[in-house]
Amino acid sequence: MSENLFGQIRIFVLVELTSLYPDIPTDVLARVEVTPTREAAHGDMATNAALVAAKPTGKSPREIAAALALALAERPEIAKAEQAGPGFVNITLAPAILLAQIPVILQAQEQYGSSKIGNVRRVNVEYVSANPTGPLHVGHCRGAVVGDALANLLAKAGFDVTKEYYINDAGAQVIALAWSVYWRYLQALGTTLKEGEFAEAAPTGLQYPGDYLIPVGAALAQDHGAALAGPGCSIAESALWLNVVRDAAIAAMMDLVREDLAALGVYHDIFTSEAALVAAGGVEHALATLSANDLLYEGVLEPPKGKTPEDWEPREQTLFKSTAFGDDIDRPVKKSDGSNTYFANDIAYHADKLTRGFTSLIDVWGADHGGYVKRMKAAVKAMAGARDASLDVVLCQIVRVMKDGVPMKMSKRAGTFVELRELIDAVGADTVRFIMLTRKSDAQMEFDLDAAVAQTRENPVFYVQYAHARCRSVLRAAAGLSALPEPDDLSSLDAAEELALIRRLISWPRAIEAAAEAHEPHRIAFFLYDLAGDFHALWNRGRENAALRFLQEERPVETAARLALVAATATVLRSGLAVLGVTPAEEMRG
RNA sequence: GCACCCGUAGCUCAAUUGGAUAGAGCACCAGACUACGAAUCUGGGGGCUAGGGGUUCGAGUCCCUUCGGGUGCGCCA
Repeated sequence: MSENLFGQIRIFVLVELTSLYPDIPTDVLARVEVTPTREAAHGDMATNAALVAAKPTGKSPREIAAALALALAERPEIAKAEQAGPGFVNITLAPAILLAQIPVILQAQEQYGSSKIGNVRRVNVEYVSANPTGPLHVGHCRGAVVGDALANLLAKAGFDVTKEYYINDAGAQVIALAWSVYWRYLQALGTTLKEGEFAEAAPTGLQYPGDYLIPVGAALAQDHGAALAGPGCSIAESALWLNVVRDAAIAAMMDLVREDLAALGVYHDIFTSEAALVAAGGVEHALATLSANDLLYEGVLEPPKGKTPEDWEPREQTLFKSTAFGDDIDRPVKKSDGSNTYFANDIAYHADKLTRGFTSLIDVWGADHGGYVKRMKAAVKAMAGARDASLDVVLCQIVRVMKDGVPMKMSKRAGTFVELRELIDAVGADTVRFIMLTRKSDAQMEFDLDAAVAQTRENPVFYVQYAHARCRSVLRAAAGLSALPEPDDLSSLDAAEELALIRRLISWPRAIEAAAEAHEPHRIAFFLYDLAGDFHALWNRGRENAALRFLQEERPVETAARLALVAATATVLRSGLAVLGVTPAEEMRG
């Protein structure tokens, strides 16, 4: 039997269906599904085959379902098949088929659930990509976790995944950063300038006043002495120092970012520099490609209706014909002074990813960039040309951190923002990661600090960790029993709770595939929560009745079977936690 | 004005990509404990899925529309 039982049974369904009705078109057959049932009373699996086949065959769904059920029931792997509802066929597997999956899981270990649907297709997942102007703050956290888990998920589904970080080190913000670092440098030298005077004199002002730049300025003073300063520690011509200070600042900030990501367990395969891309002529190359395809023109944009900026005046700019690829208006690639827009750089960057051989691009962005999705997709289509390549953007809505029932204020001004590091230190990386994945990414969420540290069921991390710890506890205790037989005979596993747990376990490969196709890693968190619930329910049988506990010294065959189920549960829990990047707990003690 | 996201139990959120009687947790009510086999469990109440129309065997899910919330809309990245 295949590792994925649903796929196997689906083949049976298709064979019997086409045998009964040979003329069903293949596009209809493609819509035939075999899915887990919501209720145990509906058996192990259900198929919609009769419903989708009704129209092409001209028969009623119930009639087809009845015939299909009859045919399927002949299969030795299927214990029962019956027509139900409007035309479903509910399938109950032969117990041996269900139980046979337990050794499959134990053999595969954490590889269980790994899929080949990705077909080694090269996927690039770009996430975080925060401006290198300071430590990560909580606003970056969700994207970091979602992107990382999504990349893990796709890898498990058989894609060839690269995790990428785009360093925005070419724009005005890093110039402002350089000026802010320069202030710390002058301070380290003992300048008599007041902060207000410096902010007045700097063309960018003092945009990043946080303390975290002090050591960067000090290091520059250490390395360069007063060579970057004017007479008497005054502000020197920027030509003298700006590049040096900017490069040092970016390097220092990226070190900070990497430390923060490491604390969260996030590791990128590659960091790509915007500045390097620009310096290599990537933008000119990309624009030339667009121009060669007649996708650029000089034009004047209309002001947004109902909200015309006060200083609006019509200006001619170079525009990309993104409307040819589904965008609402054409988008500028050059500012009116002729310099490139950020969008132009981003086009070049995505083209670069395509050039590097990725056919599937995924960007994880904050929701405030939602208005940017259409144009970027349009640009990727345009740059891909005849190549089969696509971009999907996963938007992450904002997270409100709640404390004592009220949202915590977060402000980047004056360096008072809540840093990611503080959140990790407060609740732990595992908890941050898991909770960030308990919501669909495009829905706003509240991160309840009180619930996150709670050791109760309302904390989903705890609940799942506890299930794994309980599994491990039983397996440890089993080591103290006298020798048990090999778990060859699993037929004693027939309680409703045991079968429910097994059903959940065998749906793990399917859960991986569905979540990967939808680019929705949060589904894995919910799967694990449900799986933990199934296991806790089984565990609870033993509280009322000691004969139902896992370890029964006098009944070694049953005990061995139960232990196999416990070990399989622990395996799938670990397999899922690995996708989320959460550590499985061996025990829950302090 | 336009685009995108969202609207599900009192609260925070799910719903196997269009499937069967819309589910969990918290809170509330009624029960069970000297703690890693009670950091938990059992039972109960609670819903016109924001409103209206449409598509079809079938809609929380897809289309249209109204209302309400969020994010954006040339020289920030």
